[in-house]
Amino acid sequence: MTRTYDPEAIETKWQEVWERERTFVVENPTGEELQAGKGQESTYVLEMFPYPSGSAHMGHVKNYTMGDVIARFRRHQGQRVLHPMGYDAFGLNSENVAIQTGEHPAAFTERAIATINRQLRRLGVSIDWSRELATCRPEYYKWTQWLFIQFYNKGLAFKKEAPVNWCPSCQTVLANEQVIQGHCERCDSLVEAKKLRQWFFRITDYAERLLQDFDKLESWPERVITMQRNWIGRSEGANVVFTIVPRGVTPGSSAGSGGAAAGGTGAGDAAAGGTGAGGTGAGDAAGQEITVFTTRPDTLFGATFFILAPEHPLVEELVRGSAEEEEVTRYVARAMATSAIERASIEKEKTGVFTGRYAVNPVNGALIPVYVADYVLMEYGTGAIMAVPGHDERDYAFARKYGLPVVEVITSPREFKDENGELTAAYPGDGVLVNSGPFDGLSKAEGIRRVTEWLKERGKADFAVNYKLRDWLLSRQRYWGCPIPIIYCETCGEMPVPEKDLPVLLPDISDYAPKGKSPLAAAEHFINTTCPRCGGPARRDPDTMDTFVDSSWYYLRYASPWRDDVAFDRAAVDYWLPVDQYIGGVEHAILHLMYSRFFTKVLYDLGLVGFEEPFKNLFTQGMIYYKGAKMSKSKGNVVNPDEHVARYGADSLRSYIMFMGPGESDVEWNDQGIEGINRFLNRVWRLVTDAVEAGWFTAPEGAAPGTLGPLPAAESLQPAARALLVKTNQVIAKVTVDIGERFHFNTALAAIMELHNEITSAKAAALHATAEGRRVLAEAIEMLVRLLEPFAPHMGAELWEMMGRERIWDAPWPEPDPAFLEHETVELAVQVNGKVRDRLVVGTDVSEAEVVVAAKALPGVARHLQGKAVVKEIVVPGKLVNLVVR
RNA sequence: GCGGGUGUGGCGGAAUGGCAGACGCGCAUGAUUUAGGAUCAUGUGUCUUCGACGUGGAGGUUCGAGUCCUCUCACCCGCACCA
Repeated sequence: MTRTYDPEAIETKWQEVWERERTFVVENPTGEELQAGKGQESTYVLEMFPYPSGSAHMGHVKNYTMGDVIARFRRHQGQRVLHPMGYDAFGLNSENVAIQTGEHPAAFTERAIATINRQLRRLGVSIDWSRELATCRPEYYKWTQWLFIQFYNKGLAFKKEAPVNWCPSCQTVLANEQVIQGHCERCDSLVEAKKLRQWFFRITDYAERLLQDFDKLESWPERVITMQRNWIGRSEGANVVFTIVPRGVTPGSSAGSGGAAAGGTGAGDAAAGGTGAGGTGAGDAAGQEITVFTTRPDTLFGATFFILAPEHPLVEELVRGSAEEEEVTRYVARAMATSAIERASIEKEKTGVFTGRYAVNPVNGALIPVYVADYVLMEYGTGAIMAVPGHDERDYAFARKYGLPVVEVITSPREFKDENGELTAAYPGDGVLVNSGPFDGLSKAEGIRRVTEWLKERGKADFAVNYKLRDWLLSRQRYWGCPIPIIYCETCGEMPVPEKDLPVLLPDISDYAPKGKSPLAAAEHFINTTCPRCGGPARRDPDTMDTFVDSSWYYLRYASPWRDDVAFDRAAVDYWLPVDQYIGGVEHAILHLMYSRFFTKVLYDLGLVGFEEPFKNLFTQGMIYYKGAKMSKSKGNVVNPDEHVARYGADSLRSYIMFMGPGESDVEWNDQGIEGINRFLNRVWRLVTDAVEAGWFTAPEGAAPGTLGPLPAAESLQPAARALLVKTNQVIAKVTVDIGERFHFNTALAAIMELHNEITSAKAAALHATAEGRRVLAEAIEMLVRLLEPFAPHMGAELWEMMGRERIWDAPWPEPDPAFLEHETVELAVQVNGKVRDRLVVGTDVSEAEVVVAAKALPGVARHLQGKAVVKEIVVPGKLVNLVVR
């Protein structure tokens, strides 16, 4: 009867069973169930959905296996588990492939989806396939558009002209988050700056909550939180108003002593200079107030010059018609032409140019020269800074280069000064204010507060918080994405597409090659439409959405993907969400995860969901390397999962990937490793099939089929049987914690292997010679199969069936029996001065004093006690004894 | 530069402050087999082996440190002129 282990046969057998029985399809609770309080038992396990670029790779296998182990485990624990799957199916990759081959992106995408779907089923991942979705299908993106309109109506989606990141190769704009060190995150091309009118989501409005709500998360990797925190980049400080004096007024001239400038507008208004004329009629921006953001208002007395970013709108006006105009204009033009990456390179020497103009330092009325320099960024703060060379490294470098004064306004350590007391480097640290008039003697922190308050009373400053986070640029000039549901009417203007007209279908076009603007712009039949309000001629928005919009809400759609009247069923969302366990790669630490958090908060504010964080627990998996590098087609070091499934079976591949190392760490693929796991599964197979053949699983007289009858009482067991039961229960306890709490699947499997080894040894010692021994062996083997099943579900199902049982996937998770968690005796290490000198086997009920006496008598110990005095005795119960001698 | 992380046998990796190296791979020896890239058994950190030394390095705390503290080196990741 014993068959050889044939993974292919048993895996397809059980996959068909699961398919036929719809085993993993989970229903939403009915109203009555919710009434009855069944809402407590749900678990939502979600892995980041794949981008269908061809076929699944090892990273996917790891991701989905990890989720599957958890999902199966939670089901065993009696949870109603939502474990869905879908595809992040819009995007540039498919479009680029399509452009090359001429195949429609939809056709390519659907084929890739079919491939991944087949691979995942072949892996035996317990997905509720009835909830499958793809973001490129109209029934999905209809609701992406609907959500966009909700954002639009709230003023959270808006269009503005701004300098944007343009990828010349992808021929589209990119969000800030998609620019990696000045390069396109997708194709690595150097990103260019372009001024364009684009759609944005007002994520900056949520900066503070995105920071605050880290507190609402249960378990997220600290580094992901840190990365987001850094990305949001919150800084506290002040906005301070500087006033431009008329041309010709210089520190030497008698005119304009600063503080006289007409009452400032609210200093907290961070408007970058404004566009209106300064009001002095001269048209030279005289009297114009420019706000700067600074984290160091305490150093204002050390502000010896002022800098505008080259892109600053006021630059042109400041120099118009002046002697400096030509040079400044040339500098600005060159700065704009320089790539962001080059401008940002730290090695690059600071450059800048004097505008010939002066600004008033509001704390002391000093006139300080205004420069234009490209180390000041238009995107951050107000695009203008006060320069404090004494206490800012960059300003120091600039000041030394251009011979500008450096003033110490915070007492600085000797190492920062030469023998004359001159600063030789900027001192950014703590100290006491000096050279700061009435503020001398204050600490840094106090100085920040007092200087700001003093200026605030005079309308020249206010406390302010600044964020590095930019609004999310979401429009893309590409074809394969979700159309933006906006219509422009010649008479009525810009308006959203009425809900009844959704979705705005992505049209079929013949040429979707990017040409610097959206291919849809050329699709007349799509672009030309009629105004929903006046019926007159109107045009559609030609752009499509960033695919991160699609993926920012898919976890909600899974709750009720069949609904064609709403984006999601509120009751179902309330029941399932937030996601209990989210699993994916750390590469999404900022992009996808921050955008999803933002979406959830907006939906919360719109009253559409009842929670503010979508993912309670996040697990970021490590990558699988091969030959020392990340697998990639270009490096030719790809390990194909299909080959290993074909050769060893899905159970072996799954188990090996889980055994390779802790889930969160990067691990190296090893071809021999999977063979080892495969051998282990073969050993389990033989062990169980032999046991079944030997009749150990035959129900005893009078017991129900598929049962084994009660275990003998703990006290009556022979030592070997008892020892095996103790091991079994210890392993149950360990595996439960390792899967359920620690996500340490590698050590769970190691423990399962230990159990197997112990069973084999017991067998070799003829434990099965007695009926009691056979009963205990059967117990241990049964547990072995059940503990292994989340990793190797097909083998689990098959062996379970052989053992005369049904539906292992429904069986409750075993619980350790407290009567068998401890051995009757323990072996203690006996140390003398911390060195192990002998071992001592004692009963667990022996007192510490008795243990010490016995330990001292051990030959290996007594030798080291000769002629010495024991000064201390330490007993760690169950572990060791340490005798300290002198 | 700033922030975070990681360093343990030939390899992947285990170790609530308590016997370092679980488990697996690899390797060695033996058994079995016509044969095997199968299976089984035994062994496998290093050395000068009744002992000593060993978790990147140097200190420290402790009866006891891979684990905690200080300094340091190497590598990896993120951000990077963010005012």
